[in-house]
Amino acid sequence: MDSQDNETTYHAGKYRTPDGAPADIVIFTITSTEKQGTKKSLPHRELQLLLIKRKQWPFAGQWALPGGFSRETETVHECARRELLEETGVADVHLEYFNVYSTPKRDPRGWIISHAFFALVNEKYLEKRRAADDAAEVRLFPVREALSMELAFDHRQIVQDALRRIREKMLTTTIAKQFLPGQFTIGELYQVIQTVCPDFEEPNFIRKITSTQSRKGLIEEVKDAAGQPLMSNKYSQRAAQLYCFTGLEPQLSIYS
Amino acid sequence: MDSQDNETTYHAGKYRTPDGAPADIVIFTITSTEKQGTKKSLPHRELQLLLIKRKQWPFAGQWALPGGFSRETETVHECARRELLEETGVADVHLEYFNVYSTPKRDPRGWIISHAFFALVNEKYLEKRRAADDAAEVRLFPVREALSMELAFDHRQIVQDALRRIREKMLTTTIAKQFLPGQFTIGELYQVIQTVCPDFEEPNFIRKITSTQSRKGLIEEVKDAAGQPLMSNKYSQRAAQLYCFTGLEPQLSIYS
DNA sequence: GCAATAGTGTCTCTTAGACATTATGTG
DNA sequence: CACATAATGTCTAAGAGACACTATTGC
Repeated sequence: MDSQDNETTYHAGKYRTPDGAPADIVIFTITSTEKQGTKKSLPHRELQLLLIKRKQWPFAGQWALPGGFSRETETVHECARRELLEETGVADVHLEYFNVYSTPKRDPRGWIISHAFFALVNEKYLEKRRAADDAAEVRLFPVREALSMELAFDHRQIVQDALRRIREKMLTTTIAKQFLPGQFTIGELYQVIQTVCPDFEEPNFIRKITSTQSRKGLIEEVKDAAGQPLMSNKYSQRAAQLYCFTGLEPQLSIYS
Repeated sequence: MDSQDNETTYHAGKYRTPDGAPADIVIFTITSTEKQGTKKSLPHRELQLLLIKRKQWPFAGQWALPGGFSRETETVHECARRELLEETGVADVHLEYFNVYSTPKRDPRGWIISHAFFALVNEKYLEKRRAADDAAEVRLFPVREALSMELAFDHRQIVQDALRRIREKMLTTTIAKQFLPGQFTIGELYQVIQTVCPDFEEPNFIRKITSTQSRKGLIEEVKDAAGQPLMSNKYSQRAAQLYCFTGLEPQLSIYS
């Protein structure tokens, strides 16, 4: 041990250093399209993700995740937030880090370690952007379609990992609220969960979520100023009770 | 868009690049020490983590997480695996990535983005190493004590985040097995969970884990060659049934 | 026979899960 | 009055949660 080591004897340049630390963002949204027919009905929902067509080498012309290099003056999280704002024009959305990708030679430009985030964006924020699309260089793709495409870099793997992660979080946290309006019907909530997790099925869903003691408090009925239950008949003839999330985040356990 | 961009016109050196991408590892273990007294009893267990005393600038003389810079020829995960082997001499342990730390100026040596892992090491693997300690430059600290110390860099924050993460995973996955022998008693399992999650309490633990249908299959009774239940009286006069994990990883949901 | 852990009996109230049924109101 | 969604009724079997109780055996 050389206790005389200090700032003046430290040589930072001894080793090879990375050529960049970008943030890449898997931006998810759920689109809803009205079903054909005159009767009121729930819309068709689909999980989509936003891709951009690369303009430069490498992978020019191929679809890729939005992202960009982080700077010395910001965290990678701030970088992702900045890129998200540039790509979608939205600031206040759920943005979460989930993994690092550092396989050697994953990027032909050099030693580039990518930090992957996912964002959950309500479709209402993306509507303005849609109109401003510059010749389809930015587009939403249904998740299944995106996974069947040949994406730039290792972005297919990143998308797959992100999808696995949000499927897990959809069932264990309240991220469903990111895809819903502040007030929603049980039917909408159920549909959003199923859109992300196709295997989810719960015949007595409404009872579990509203009257089971262990889950009580997760969502609550919305009432108007007079204390009367607020209803909506947007999707059905019979009006449905509106609910909102309470902010409670349940702790799960396999042992109890 | 300049479609003529290609490898020959790409200039990697235009921007400032990071000065390093290390992996830091929060190595957890649970020590068990025999209680005083002649009667057979469960040991006292304590969650500990391994720290090293820094020899060089910066933070020379202060305790820090083990770790080291990753190389261009390896992933950060491989780097962490390598460092773990160097520090503890063990290879086959649970090692998991959990976060990135990139706050500007977090490291006085420059722009250094750290990748944080946690490792769960059974104390039996650390026993050899303990003897080989070179003048207490490597030591186990009880988690509470480590969190009250002034650690190098932002390592206190990293430890806190790691602790929160393993507490969550202790209750939602079967990582408890990392701290247990292949065959264990219900009492041991219960104690390991409580050592990591002090708030965990489950009066009817044995019944839930062995006879509740929804949890059946998580662990199973160990039987000998003749099909007789294998028991252990290591901790008690009355022999206890030995169990092992089955490999099943339950999927939890707040909606069902 | 005490200490320390292992494990069972028993009781009440709640929940799970399955299915059938009723409610609503517009086209 | 058909349709699509919303919500309730009803039943059985299973589980939660509490607490008292028995079991084992080295010391």
